[in-house]
Amino acid sequence: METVHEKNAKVFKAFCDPKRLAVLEQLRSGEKCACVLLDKLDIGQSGLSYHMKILCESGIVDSRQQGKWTHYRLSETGRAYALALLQQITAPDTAQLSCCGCKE
Amino acid sequence: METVHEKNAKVFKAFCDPKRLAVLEQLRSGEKCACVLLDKLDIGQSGLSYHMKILCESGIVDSRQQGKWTHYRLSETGRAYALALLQQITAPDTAQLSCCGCKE
DNA sequence: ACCTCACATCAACTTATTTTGATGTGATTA
DNA sequence: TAATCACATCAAAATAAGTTGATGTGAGGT
Repeated sequence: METVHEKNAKVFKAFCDPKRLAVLEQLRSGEKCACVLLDKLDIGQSGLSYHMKILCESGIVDSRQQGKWTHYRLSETGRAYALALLQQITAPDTAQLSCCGCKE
Repeated sequence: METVHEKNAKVFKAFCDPKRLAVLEQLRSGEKCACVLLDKLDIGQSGLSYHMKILCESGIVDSRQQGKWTHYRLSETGRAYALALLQQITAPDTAQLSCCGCKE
């Protein structure tokens, strides 16, 4: 069983690694194929594959096969989901405001 | 030297761990002292201290000493910063849209 | 001054993540 | 169909993150 916290933590794992942030930066300017991402990244081919899998599974990146090439792009849906989630988990919930509970 | 990607990755590390998300959930309803956080968390005292340090250093949580107790609360500034950062790193940058670059 | 409480820090350990090189697979080309 | 290209997968190794228990520290209380 996976708790909701474990599930949510996975969404943010996508943004927790500098290599993955470098990939996202490249994708901001449009769809890229793996070979293009690769030669700007100081990383091996299997390393890129590893990180792209994490980005795709987190939903923030979509992929598309075209013959031998795989093209990656930012997912607008994934973006919206991550932003909404971050807003939610950091939002003060004034409806249930309680005092500290400390024995002082 | 720390790259901007390494710096940004640290911000999201705060949200990458289920225990830390559980802490944030508690803080949504208002300021809490460590002892209160502790007994809802299936974690040891030193473990909580470890996670609170990460949350504070990432800027998403502020702490306040009051006598022997330390009180923690969500930081509105930290929240705004993390949200703005997430928006920025996932925003399509149409100004510099380029074609894929693949040799197809 | 001494004791206790709340929390921080440390070191040893466990577990998870990342990197690397080798090998596998499916699409395309010769 | 054999060779090659683009990428995925695997296993081993390196590194990082998290847990645990012991010890340190500083604020209060006695």
